[in-house]
This record gives sequence, C-alpha cells and structure tokens, in this order.
Amino acid sequence: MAARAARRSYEELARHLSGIGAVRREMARGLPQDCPPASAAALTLLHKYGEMRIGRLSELMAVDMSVTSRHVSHIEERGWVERHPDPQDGRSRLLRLTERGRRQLDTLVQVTTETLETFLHDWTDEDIARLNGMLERLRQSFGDSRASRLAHEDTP
Amino acid sequence: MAARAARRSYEELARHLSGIGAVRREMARGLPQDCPPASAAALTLLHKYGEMRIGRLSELMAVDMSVTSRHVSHIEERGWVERHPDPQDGRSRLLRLTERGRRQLDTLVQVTTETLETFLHDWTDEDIARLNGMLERLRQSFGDSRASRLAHEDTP
DNA sequence: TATTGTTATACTCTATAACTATA
DNA sequence: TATAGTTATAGAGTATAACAATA
Repeated sequence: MAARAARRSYEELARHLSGIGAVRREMARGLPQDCPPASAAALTLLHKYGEMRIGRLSELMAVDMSVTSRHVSHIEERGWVERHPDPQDGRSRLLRLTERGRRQLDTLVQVTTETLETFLHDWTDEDIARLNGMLERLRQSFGDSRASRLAHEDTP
Repeated sequence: MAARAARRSYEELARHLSGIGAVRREMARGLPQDCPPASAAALTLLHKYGEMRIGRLSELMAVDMSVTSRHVSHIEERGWVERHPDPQDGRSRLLRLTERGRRQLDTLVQVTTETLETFLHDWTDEDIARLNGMLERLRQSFGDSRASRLAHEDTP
C-alpha cells in the first residue's frame, strides 16, 4: 500500500517536473535579448565559483562539453568572459568574467529578482528557503547518480 | 535586511530552476525513442483530464497553440490519440486517447517510476509529497499570474 | 469581426561523432 | 594513447506571423 502511494507520488512528480518548463520560460522572457538562459546560467556560475575551465563549467551545467563550448563562445563574443591560458595544462584555457560581464550579471540579477518578486509575491522568505532546499536536494540526488552513471559507463 | 535576504534567496532559486534542466534531461533519457517529453506530457494530460480541445491542452502545457498542434500531430501519427468532431464548435476537434495511447501511457508510467525510484531511493514518501506540494504551488503562482498577464495584454 | 487551429520560419538547447592539439 | 576542447550535424522545443475555416 505504501508502495502504491509512492508510485502515485512519482507520477505526480513527473508531471510537475514537466510543468516547471512553464516557469523557466516565464523567467526567460525577462532576460535581455542577447542573453539567453544558457548564457545567463554560465555567467552566474562563473561568478559564483570563479575562474574555471570549460570542462568544469560543463559539469556544473550538467551538459556535454560541446554544448558548453558554444555557450562560452556566445558570451565571449559579447565580451562578458575572456579565455586565459591555463598554466597547468596547455589544452585548456581558464574562463574569467570581465568587468562588462559583471555588469551584465548585475542586470541579470535585477531582472530575475523582479520576475520572482512579481510571481512569488505571496511567498514568505521561509517558503522560498524551503523550496530552495528541496530543489538543492533534488539536484544532488540526480547529479550524484548521474556522475556515477557516467563514471561507470564502461562497466554497466 | 529581510529584503536583502529574500533577494539572495531569489538568486538561489533562479539558479536552481535553471539546474532542474539536468533533472528533466535525465528523465527524458528513459523515454521510448519515438515518445519525446512533450508527447509524454500531452498523453499524461489527456489521461488525467480526459477528452479536450487543442486550446485547452495548450493552456495545460502553458505553450502556444501552434506548439501543441505539432505535438498532437506527432502523437496522432502514432495512433495514440484520435481527433473527433466537436459538436459544440465546428472549428475545433476533441482529442481522445486511444487504446494504443493508453498502453503507451502504461509504459511511460513504468519508465518514469523506475527512473525516479533509482534517483530518489533515499527520499521518503513524505519528502516527495512535500516537494510535490511546493512544485504545485510554484506552478500555480506562475500560472495564475501568466494567465492574467495574457488576459490583459491589450491593456498593459 | 473574432476565434480555433495549422503551417512556415527562425531561434535556443542539446547530444553524438569526427577532428585538433596537448598530455 | 588518453584527454580537453571545437565544430558539424541532427533533433526536440518553442514563439511569431501569416493563413484557413468557422463562429
């Protein structure tokens, strides 16, 4: 019986995860025209975690390196990041936020905050903190398993 | 001070919403080859809410009707839904799940459940129920505001 | 005239595979 | 040989605009 109840919760969760797309699209609408969601995510992560290589950024975004490479090209073309030589490894370069990138990030923080203030006006700080906690855990549950899956791809 | 703390939570939430993409992609990996996430979502909604028109399905998926039209074509080509005349309105047709569609849905429920069991093995039923509750509320907060925004698009 | 749906077009995001350069 | 990154290609999802048919 407990198993059947859990199974129903899983179906509901799958539906909600699918529905989150609407939330993400709404967030995307507020972004500057030349800064799509993936660019915004890359800038945010470079700010939060500091200078890093493409491979590291790929892990943080949980996408293939080829995808990250394109995103980085986009934000580099706009002068938001620079690629510097990696003294540790000649194959890599280190991504570093520029001053312009930091200003762009200020804009991003502002518009995302405004959007969330609008839509979540009746949420308390505690509500939001709780949601953040659950999403953080969800990400970890998937991220950790995903990492071990990728690591053991040769020996399934 | 409370405002500043809330602002920081908003930034965190924006980051998490972006990160949910990884979860959705992982869910998508388990789906049958010819049933992409949008098709699965459409079938799920048709099962949950029953026979409906394209416009209603568009609202539930929170995407433009042109998008839904394509998704419905995809699942109709595979025999998972049928379009029946709408006695109420000659411009519309009613979408109805077929027997094959119901069998496809059984498969979908099975694979999504298996995926979630794998990744969320250390979550209790209560954890999942709490997450479902917060996601439901999040969807509503965005959905309701979005609906009123669309309704008042002429008078901004 | 207004609404329901469809189609054409374009853009974003993503993965796979083939390739280059360095370790 | 193996790894870091790039590029080419293809597929999914989406929105806008132009269109057809019906209300």
